Amino acid sequence: MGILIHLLEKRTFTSNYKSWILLRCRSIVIQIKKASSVCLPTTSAPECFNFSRRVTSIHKSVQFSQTRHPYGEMLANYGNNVFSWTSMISMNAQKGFNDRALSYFLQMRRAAVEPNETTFSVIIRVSCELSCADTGTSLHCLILKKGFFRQLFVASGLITMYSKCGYIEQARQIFDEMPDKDAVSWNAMIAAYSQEGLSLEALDLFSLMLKNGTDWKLMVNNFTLASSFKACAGLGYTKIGKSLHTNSIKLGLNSDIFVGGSTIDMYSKCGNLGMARRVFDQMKRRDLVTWNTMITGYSQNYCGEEAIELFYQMQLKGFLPNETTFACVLKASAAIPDSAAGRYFHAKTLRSGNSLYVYVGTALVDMYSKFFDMEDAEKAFGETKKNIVSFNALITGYSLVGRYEEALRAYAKLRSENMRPDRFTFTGLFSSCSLLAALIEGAQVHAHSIKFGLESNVSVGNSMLNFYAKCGLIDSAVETFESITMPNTISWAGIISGFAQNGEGEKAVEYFCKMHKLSEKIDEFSFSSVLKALANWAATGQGKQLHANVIKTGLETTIFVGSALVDMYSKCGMVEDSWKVFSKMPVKNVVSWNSMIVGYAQNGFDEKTLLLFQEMLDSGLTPTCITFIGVLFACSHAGLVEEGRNYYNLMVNSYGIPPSLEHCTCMVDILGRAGYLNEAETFVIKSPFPLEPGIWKSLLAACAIHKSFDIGIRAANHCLWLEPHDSATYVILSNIYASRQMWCEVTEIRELMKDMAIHKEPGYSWIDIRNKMQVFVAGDTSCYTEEVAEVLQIWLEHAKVGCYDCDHNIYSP
DNA sequence: GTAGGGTTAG
Repeated sequence: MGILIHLLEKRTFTSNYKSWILLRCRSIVIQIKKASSVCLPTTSAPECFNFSRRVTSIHKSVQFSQTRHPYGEMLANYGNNVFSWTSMISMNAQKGFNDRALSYFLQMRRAAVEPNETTFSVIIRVSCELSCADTGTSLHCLILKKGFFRQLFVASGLITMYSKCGYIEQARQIFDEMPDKDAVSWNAMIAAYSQEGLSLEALDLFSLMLKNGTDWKLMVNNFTLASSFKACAGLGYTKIGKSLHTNSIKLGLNSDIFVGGSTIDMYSKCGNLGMARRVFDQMKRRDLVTWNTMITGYSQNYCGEEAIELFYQMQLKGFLPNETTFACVLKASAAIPDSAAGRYFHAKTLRSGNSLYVYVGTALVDMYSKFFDMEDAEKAFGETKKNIVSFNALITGYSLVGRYEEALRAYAKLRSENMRPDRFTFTGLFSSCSLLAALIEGAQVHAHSIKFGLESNVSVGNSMLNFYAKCGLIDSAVETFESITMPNTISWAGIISGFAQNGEGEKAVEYFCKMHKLSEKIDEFSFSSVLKALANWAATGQGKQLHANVIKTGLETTIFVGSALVDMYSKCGMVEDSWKVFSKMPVKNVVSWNSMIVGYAQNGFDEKTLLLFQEMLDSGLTPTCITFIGVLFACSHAGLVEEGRNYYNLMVNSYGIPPSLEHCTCMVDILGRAGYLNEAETFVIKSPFPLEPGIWKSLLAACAIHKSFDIGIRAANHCLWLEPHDSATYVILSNIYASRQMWCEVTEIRELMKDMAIHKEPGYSWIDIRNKMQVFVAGDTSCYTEEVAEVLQIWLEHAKVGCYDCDHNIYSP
């Protein structure tokens, strides 16, 4: 160690360099000490490089002396000539034999041949390819010592080497301390930033380059543009991207294949698929990466069909898809979502021998999770290499179905393999705990997020906030919100909906106003997300206040906000207000129509629902699956059997919409309530959902109404088999037996319920007093404060027996 | 006979 310090003191290094290189050397020393067979060097300065030579030989197990090399013979001919050594090293490096290239370099040093700047240039790239920072640092020492640092080729090589090894700050330091810079050194540094995802830094440096350079036209070239486009893509900066595009055309650099590819990527990452496709179509020459970039553009923008179409076109043009292409089309299949296409591409991936790449494996895990097929997702995970991203894909998959125990088990596994979790890991873990409100587990995830310094990250924070709100710990949610370093619109929507969920309407509005003050302009998106939050929790008072704010901003009649208002009012039972907003909207899309149709249906306005549906068809719009949920719901409510059958057939046959569980349950309800119990039972069995408890419950309810014994027993058996802990089934079944005076069976069911500890779920009611929810359970008087008693008294005076008044905020679920 | 910088995929 003393020798190293001595070596460093002797040179004219800046102090920062010294301490950093010292640190790196120290790690080399520690590694050497760990490998007990190696002794520490003892004497002169050149030994510095010997450190890393030993380390490298340990790490890479290069057995140079025992291997015969094809170029080995040449050594005898060229002897101690630096050129012959250098070309030997270079030739091996070019063929990808990086270990061997390094061995030749070490041999050359041993033979006391002095390297020149070309040798360093080549060997830096070798250490970069091996991504061996220790070798690189030792080379850096040697370069400083031998005085080659001022050479442009050498210094730019070091910039790239450090950034590829993950030491971006060291790369910048070299860049800053370079006495002379040329286009390549600038480009190397800009590329280093954009490749590391430090897009802002990349663009800053780009503008510095424009200011600093004597003539920027001499400095900016196709390399600069490619990196800058990548930075714009990372930030979603359309404006800068567009101006770069214009300039690339002016400079005549747009025909470069890298510039073209990065332009396409920039436009598609900014969401402008039209421009991306135009650039793609206008390119004179395309390579595999160009095609992959365009396919990716489509699949990232949820245009799965177009992505797959391009995949076939690419092959018609004679391009052979590679692993990247397969990762893209798998993602496209997940985005549609089309599980048949996904499985087909999986098979193609296997056949083409591309299934072993970790990117492809992760795409498979992700795809199967999105199909809710965790069995195949786990299988794909088991067959792929493990890294943090593949683990994240698995964890996120579990979170989609709320399987937090498995998610946590995967987390424990990745920790046991010494992997470092990132923001995606924690986002997945929190949302896996949210669905079933797994409080203790989520709190542990919180602790771990602090351990890894990710608790104030905005995406981690948002999912943590959502988790606490779901668990009813609104104070913790607020704390989380406050600790997010840079809250975004989603963060605000999250905390506002958290308040709404927990019956704190006043707070929800307070935070909405806060958000209003902080950001200069509230956009459509934030309004509609807040309205949605309030709608789901039937917070009418707050919704009205928000509506007033919306009118002030003039956003009331826009599609998103208008539809959200329609939805909010109808969910709060104020369907006339929904209609007022709906009829005022100058432009409506299918979402707006759906909101109104479903709103009418859910509030019992069956005739209006069906009339509005006809109006929608007349206006030329194509109904969606949501539209038919409203229509069928109205039919079931109104007892319109024939109409229900017709609408169902219209949906499936004329519009090609596959029936969902909701549609089928509605149909069972329509048939069952009208007494067509045999038809209803057949419908359930033939439907795509014979294993869903909900659809059988619907049939069971109908059997209870019509006192249908045989079908009722069969339906109840299905319900018990699929959901053995649901108290409602036991109660209905016991009623069915009771209606036939089968008292033994009734007693048996009651006993069974006792044995299985199944209790009848109590009914809850709640009222809204000055924007605070007060929940009641039958028989519980602990919540009767004076204020509550007063409100209840007022309400009782106005209410008729057995009729709940929805317009005055009194609900009974 | 030898040398530095760029685009796509989870």
